[in-house]
Order: sequence, then C-alpha cells, then structure tokens
Amino acid sequence: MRALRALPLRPMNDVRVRFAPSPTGPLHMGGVRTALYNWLFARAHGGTFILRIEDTDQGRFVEGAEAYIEEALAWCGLTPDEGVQAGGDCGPYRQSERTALYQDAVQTLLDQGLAYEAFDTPEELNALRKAAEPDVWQYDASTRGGLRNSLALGADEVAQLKADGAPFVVRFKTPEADEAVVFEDAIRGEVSFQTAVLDDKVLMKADGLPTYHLANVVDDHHMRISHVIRGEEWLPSAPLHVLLYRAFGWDHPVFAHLPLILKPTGNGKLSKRDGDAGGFPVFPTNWTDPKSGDTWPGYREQGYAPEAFVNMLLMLGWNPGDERELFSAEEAAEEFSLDRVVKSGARFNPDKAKWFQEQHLRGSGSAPHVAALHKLASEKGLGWDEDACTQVLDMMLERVTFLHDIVDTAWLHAAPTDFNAKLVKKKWKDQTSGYLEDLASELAALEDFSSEAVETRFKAFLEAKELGFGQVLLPFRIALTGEGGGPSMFDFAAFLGQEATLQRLRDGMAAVEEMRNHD
RNA sequence: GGCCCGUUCGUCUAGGGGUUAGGACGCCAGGUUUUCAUCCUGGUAGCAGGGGUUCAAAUCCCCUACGGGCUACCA
Repeated sequence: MRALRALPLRPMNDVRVRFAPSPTGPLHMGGVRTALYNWLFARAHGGTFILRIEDTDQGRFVEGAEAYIEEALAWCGLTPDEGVQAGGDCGPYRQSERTALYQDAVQTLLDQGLAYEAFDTPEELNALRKAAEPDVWQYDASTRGGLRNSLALGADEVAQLKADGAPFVVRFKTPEADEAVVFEDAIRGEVSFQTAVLDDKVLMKADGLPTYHLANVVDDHHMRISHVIRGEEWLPSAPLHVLLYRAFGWDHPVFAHLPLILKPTGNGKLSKRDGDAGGFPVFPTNWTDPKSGDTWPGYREQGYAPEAFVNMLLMLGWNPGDERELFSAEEAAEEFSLDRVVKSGARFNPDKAKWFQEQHLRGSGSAPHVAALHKLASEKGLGWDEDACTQVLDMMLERVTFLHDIVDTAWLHAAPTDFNAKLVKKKWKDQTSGYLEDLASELAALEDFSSEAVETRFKAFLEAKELGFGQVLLPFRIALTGEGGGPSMFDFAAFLGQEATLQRLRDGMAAVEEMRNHD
C-alpha cells in the first residue's frame, strides 16, 4: 500500500481564493462566514477573492438567488475582486457558461481510460440499492464489471446504445489498487482516506452538465485557485478531488475545511427553520421565496450593522489567539490565518450576536450614527434634524440594541398616552401633583432651558421644599415618558424644549390623576 | 451500517507535558447613577469516560462514548 502524499508547496505570493455558492436559494449565515474567511484570507495575503456561481443543477435553480448572493455579499462588505459582476480574466464566472471546458476535460479523462461512460438508469441503480439493503450498494470496482457501462460492454454495444440516443453519464474510474490518499488540510492537518471505500462518482450528468466534483476541480485549476476554503461537508469528497487533480496531471490547491455552524439548541447544523423557533435571522438580508412568496428575515432588516454581523461571524470559529473580540474587517484581515480556525463545529448564540451589535453601536459614540438615524427618523416623519438626532443618540445609545429601537421609542417624539400603572400606584402619592405643579412654575420661569439649567433649578427647588430626588424626579419622568426608565430627565427636558416639557408635564399630571381617580 | 472529522464552564473560546485552567456571552451579587441602561468589582460554572506513556497528562497514545458531516445523474 503506497501513500499518495501531496503537500502544499505553493508559495503564498499568489493567493487566489473563491467563494462558490449555488444559486439554489438565499445564502445563509454559514455561507456568509465561508465567504468571509475566504475574503479575509485573500486580504491577509494580498490575494484575489473570486465569486463563482455554481449553477450546474438545472433542477434546483432558483430565480433571484444569484442576485441575492451578490447583494448580500455587498452588504457585508465582501466584494469580489473577480466574478459575474466584477468581471476578470478567468471568466465566465457562471459554470453554466463554461460547459465546453468541462466537456474537454471529461474527454481527456475518457481518452486516457480514467473515466468511463455508464448507461445505467437512475431506476436501475435505485433497484440495486434497494435490493442490497440493509447493506449499502456502491458503483465501484467491485460492481462496475456487471453494469451497463463502457468498461463492461463491448465497443459495438456502446456505439449502438449511443446511436439509439440512450442517455448516459460519465463516471470517474476510481483506481483499483487500494491506497491511502493523504493530504494536508490547512485547518485539520493530515487527513487520510482509503481509495477502496470510494465509489465511482458521476462527473458528467446525462444532461451534459458537470457535477460539482468535475466543475469544481476544472474551474479551480483554470482560475488558478491557490486555496480551497470551504465547509466541512466537502471533506469526504476531498480525496476524490485529489484523485481528479492527479488524473488531470495538475497540482491540487491547498484545502482548508471549515467547521460547521450548529443550531443554538438541539442537534444538527444550523438550518433556515431554526431562526423561526429561536427568534433570530438565518439570512444576511431578507429573502422572499419566488415560488411561495414567503419572506425570511435578514440581519440587515432586523437592524444589525453589517460590521456587527460580520464581526459575530468572524468569531464563530476563529480567534486571534488573545482576548480581543471586536474587529473591523480591515483589522481582522491583518491577522487572519487559517491555523487559528477552530476544528470543531460552533453552536450559534443569538445573545452573543446582539452583544456584538450593541458593542458596534456604542463603540465610537454618536457621531457615526447621526446620518443613519436621521434617515430612519425622516422615514418615520419625526421631524428631527441632525442636531436633534445627535442629542437623541447621546441620550439613547447605551439603552438600545438597534438604531431603530430609538425611532420605535414613542415617547421620544410624542407625548405618552400610556402610563405605567404599577409605577403610578407605587410612586405617585397624594401630594405628588402639588409638587409637580410647583415644579412646573419653576421651570416656566427659566430663561435658559439647557440641561444644566434645568438640573440646577430642579435641585434648588428640591432643597427649598426639602424634598428627596425620588419624590419628584420619578413622577416627573412618568409624566413626561409614561415609564420608569430612560435617559437623564434633564437632558430629555432640554431636548423637548421648555414649551413641550411643560405641556407634557401638565398633560401627564392630568392623565395620571385621572387614572388614580378610577382606582 | 460504512467512511471521515471533532470533543475545555450552559454557549463561543485561550491554553498543546508542570497554569490557582484565562477571557467573552448569559446568569447572580455589590458599587457608581435621580430611574433604566452603560460602566466598574466580584461570583457561578468546564478539561466526556476508561486505560496507558511519564517523576508529572486538559495537553501525547489507545479504546469507548457522545456530537457532527458525507454516503444522489444536489451542491
């Protein structure tokens, strides 16, 4: 038994990586993470990030999926250097437009006896599998001799079948002598498979389109891909790919198989249905299924900043080796390396995702968010100019998870209509309204209505009346917001302005007295 | 079933022969704050099990268990 060993000898000076999704639906967060790690690796080595669309399965093609992929990547800031939209020297970047290449490749293999034509119908194969149960039936060296293929049939028989227009596929002829296929995975280290357990995979389907295995190897070679960074679900077919590269006489790229993202609870990998149950999105942006019309939520529409979403994904399976967790894409690109990618699957944690969003929101203060809040506020018709937005941000940034939480906080832009009944019962005494009446007069007399001025007058008022903060401030807050929590009331009063503050104070008092009378 | 990959607090992870096994999320408690939140301090909680190797094992080896993936004319 001879060990076939192919170590990565390629220097890191021409890094070319690709993200190669199928347009069979929206990209989910696992896919985005794969794209991210590819992008980061390219950036870290001054390489090229390529987007290739693997649309060789006509049956699973979904309208709009390709556009979704491009848009979702763009939102995440993972713009391809080469691809359908970006262009490039190695195009076309849609596999459906590269069929001649695959045909040539398959012919080369056929000519060398490294592949063969098989006429067995799916029905025949299914029957064989069924008959073998509970054992597993395989199309391989032990069975291919008794099946309808160009290895077992005579040349004239094959010619006749083809003349009759019988559909056929091309299968890879797995080497008969058992050997170990050993390769070095950049994340896992040495990985080894025995060829004896491999089956003769279909390379070219009856419709003339290649399967993933063929198209992937041929394209990765022609696109001069240096590192194949993909999900762990591809690990079992990696030996086939190594064998294919060898059959073509090509060096294979470095492989790196990423661990999968698992469900927050329960068993298995994260799937699109988990979001429903867990109350979190699985997709980067909203996706509407063109057939059913169902819409799936996206992180973008939920209010996540792309930087936060990407940061969260980054840390789900990679770490810098120290205790930092907050990274911009540029910072991450500087130190990303495959040997710091963890080997085991990671359970997705929605709480932590929110934490990343909050960190991103608060990280650099109000200024970076003014424009975005202004846009949101305008859409809601709140009439806040940029100054107002800055003030609101200063008050609210540390109390919300998403920017839209701010415009969703009704009392910020409209007098409250609901007053927390429990709080009123507990904190609003018979004398309270009297205090507030007096406070209103004090505030009405103010000429400067800045936060500091309101605070000064408020404190002087308490002192004069010999009252405690809690006796007046909380009722004041209730009258103005209807709630017991929130920003500094002095800041808020200044933000509202004198007139609106007094108006809310009087209306709030009236409403609360009304409530108390009905109790 | 077969093949392959994996296993450190509930979760994400650092640590890769000698560590009081570190950090983060969550949770709990205390402090700061007019409230809430932020922030600060502290606490909770972990090396899957069993065999080896070694003076010494979370760390190396083997077995078991468990988890995951693959096993299509899907990717």
